[in-house]
Amino acid sequence: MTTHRTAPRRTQAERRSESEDALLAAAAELVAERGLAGASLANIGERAGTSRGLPTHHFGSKDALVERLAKRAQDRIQEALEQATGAARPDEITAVQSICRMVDVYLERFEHPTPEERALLVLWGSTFPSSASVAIMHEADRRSYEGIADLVADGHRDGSIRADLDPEATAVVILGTMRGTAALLITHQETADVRRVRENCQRFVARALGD
Amino acid sequence: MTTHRTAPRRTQAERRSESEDALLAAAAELVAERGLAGASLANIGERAGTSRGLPTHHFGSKDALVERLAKRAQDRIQEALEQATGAARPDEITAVQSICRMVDVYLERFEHPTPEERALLVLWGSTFPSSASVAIMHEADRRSYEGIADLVADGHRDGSIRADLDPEATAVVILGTMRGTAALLITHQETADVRRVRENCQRFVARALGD
Amino acid sequence: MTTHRTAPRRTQAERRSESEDALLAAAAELVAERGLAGASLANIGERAGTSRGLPTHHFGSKDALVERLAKRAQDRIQEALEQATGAARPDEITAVQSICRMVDVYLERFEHPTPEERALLVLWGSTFPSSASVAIMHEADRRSYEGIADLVADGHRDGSIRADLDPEATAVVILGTMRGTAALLITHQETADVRRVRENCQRFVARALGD
Amino acid sequence: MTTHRTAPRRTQAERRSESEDALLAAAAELVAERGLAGASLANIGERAGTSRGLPTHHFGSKDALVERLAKRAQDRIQEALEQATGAARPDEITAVQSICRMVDVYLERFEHPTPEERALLVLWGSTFPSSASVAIMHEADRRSYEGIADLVADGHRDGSIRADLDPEATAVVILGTMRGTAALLITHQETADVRRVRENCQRFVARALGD
DNA sequence: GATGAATGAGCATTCATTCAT
DNA sequence: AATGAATGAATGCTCATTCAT
Repeated sequence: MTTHRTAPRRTQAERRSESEDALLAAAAELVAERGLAGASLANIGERAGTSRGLPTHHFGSKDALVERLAKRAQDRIQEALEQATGAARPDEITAVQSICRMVDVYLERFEHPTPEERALLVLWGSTFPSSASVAIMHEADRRSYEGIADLVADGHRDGSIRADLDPEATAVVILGTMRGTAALLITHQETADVRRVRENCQRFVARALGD
Repeated sequence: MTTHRTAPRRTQAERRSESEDALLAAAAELVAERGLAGASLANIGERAGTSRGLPTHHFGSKDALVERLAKRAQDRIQEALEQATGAARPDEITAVQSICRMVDVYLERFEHPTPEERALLVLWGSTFPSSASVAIMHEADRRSYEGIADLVADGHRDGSIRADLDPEATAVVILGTMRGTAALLITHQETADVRRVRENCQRFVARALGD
Repeated sequence: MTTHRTAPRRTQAERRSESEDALLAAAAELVAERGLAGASLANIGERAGTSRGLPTHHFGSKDALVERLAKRAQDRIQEALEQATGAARPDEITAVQSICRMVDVYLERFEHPTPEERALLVLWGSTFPSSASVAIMHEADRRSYEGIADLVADGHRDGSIRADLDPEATAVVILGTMRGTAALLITHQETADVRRVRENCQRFVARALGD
Repeated sequence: MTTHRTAPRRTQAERRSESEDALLAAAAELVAERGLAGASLANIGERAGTSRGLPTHHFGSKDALVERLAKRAQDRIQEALEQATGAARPDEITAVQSICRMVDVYLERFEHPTPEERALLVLWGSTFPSSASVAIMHEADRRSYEGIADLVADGHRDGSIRADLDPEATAVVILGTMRGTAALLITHQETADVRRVRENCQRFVARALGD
């Protein structure tokens, strides 16, 4: 005896997608607040306003959920960075400018970070142990600094980056600077002047790379 | 009939001190390997070659043990840094040189880091969540970048650091660079050329600060 | 191909309720045997024929389980007392008779006490320390002697209780007599003649109150 | 090279006795506050101002310490009761008067109970479980109500107690009244008027026994 | 697709007891 | 006589996971 409710008839796929969004948002919050170990599946389910069992049901395991969360957060931040860096044509902007803009956009996000952005940094921190899980983070890190290494090599070609800086090694330093500074910003919000740190980081990197 | 066993005659204080060393060493290893949450007191006791209950008995709580571990690791690395930086008279060496030496000594330790040094970085990573414990880490961070800020101010006075860099903000960037680069080094040992990263970081910072 | 297994088809609610019954019964037994501190959640789970983890999972904490146990035992004994006391119309029975019947029904239960009844007495005993938990017991005690105080006041009105007995204070003495005598009965079963104690208690109270 | 300190030279026996007093006093406090299970040997040693290991060293085991505590508390209260009851010659005072005085002296102690007196009641409460330890308590209970039974028998002879009350059974009821009322007094200090309860209990027992 | 009951391993911590000093 | 280091069992509790509904 199915009544003909026309409006809120969502397909199963839609419901699934909504659940997933809610779960990932809740997971981001809890990871940002309590860390990876402190965020339990039951808590995630509860905060998402669903059942305690849904996270496992939906993602299969905690590892899978975390991987999903990491992937989405990476993709979003990556997209923001590329949008900022890649907006201009390579012939209109030097490599140094590209890198500086990338660093700036990255730190800008940590002035008022979303739970997802914070969670990403927390996930990075949880890869420091040698037997770290979160496999996807490691891979993404490498892609990140390889991308930066390409930019540094571009800088050698366009002459905006001094030749004595090795692309690969410098890329690690640049990524380290971004991540490390961002981490200090979120952990020392009360004493560090975020805006000024961002500006100084900008000058710091520009000068370090430039001739 | 007292036999003259000289060897295993230890006072209570000696026994206690030996236990503490063994426990802290085991804790450093396990934290470096599995992270803060992954290092259980029982495992620490076992790896130290004592009973599973000793860590709690000795330190009172996991938090206290971790604080103790963090403090010792900080003190040791701090000592190494000061020894490198403070060896020369301030009038023989510029502030930029001081900072560069500090960065270099720091990264040098992460070429072949001891478990304790790795553990310290892992503990730093575990302060990223907003409700993070390890209170001692936060305090030490601040002291670290305040010390660096003083060096930057010195650099303004001796003219080795360009005037447009704010001491406080630049200190955060420098500490972030050190920490972030070290973290990437230990997590990407297999692909990153540690030695070359160190050298490039050196040049990177020297140029960034210098005029 | 749905087979028509009628028997073991239980709803979640039924499963939950059955578990709860089994856990509370096991808890009553163990508290009666070993006391509050001696009854561990693991033992309760085992004796209930479930897992060691179920008690915590089901009730959330030991305190909550104990509260639940106390509440159920109180309710049952309260119901028995009220049934005995309130059966007759107030105009057919004097207040003294009401109280005597209550005392008698109470002691009667301790001739062959169920684990639950014993557990209730054990829980009472565990409220004697000044920092005692079991908050629910304290509250129930007060309601009990306030109920008795009302009966004593009734007795003043109907003339069956002598006027020189203060309702509140006498209620404490009556409840103390019931509880204390019951406690001695269960701890001295082998030497005390339960039946005779009950009869004497009856006469004792009747005479104490009556004029 | 012993200096001749004359004054505070205590024999080992004296030191031992002082330690014992301090330990038992601390034990009484902790049992009164936290119950038998809540009072740990280490806490007792600490509160006594000695070492954590002394309680075990001195008494051999927790059971032995508790037994010692129970014995001392019993002896002291017993002495107080006998002093009050036995002051008068049997031919100057009726048995009912003896019993009433005993009850009154007992309750009087719970107006402002010492830790030791509270501890004794707590220990009584911890004998309610069927597998209760504190063996000495059980024995002392029996001696107590047998003493009361003798008084009741005396009352039959001197005519002050009505003949329809069985000595043994009545003794259990009287002891139950004392203990139960005292227990309610210490657990409901804030709502029960101790003084008035004592007076009413007095009248209650006198009337219950008398003809 | 979703719920939540149930399991069992693992955790930090408490504690009586043993033993070397 | 006294101290306190060390042990190991036990406790309440958390949590990822499994499974019946």
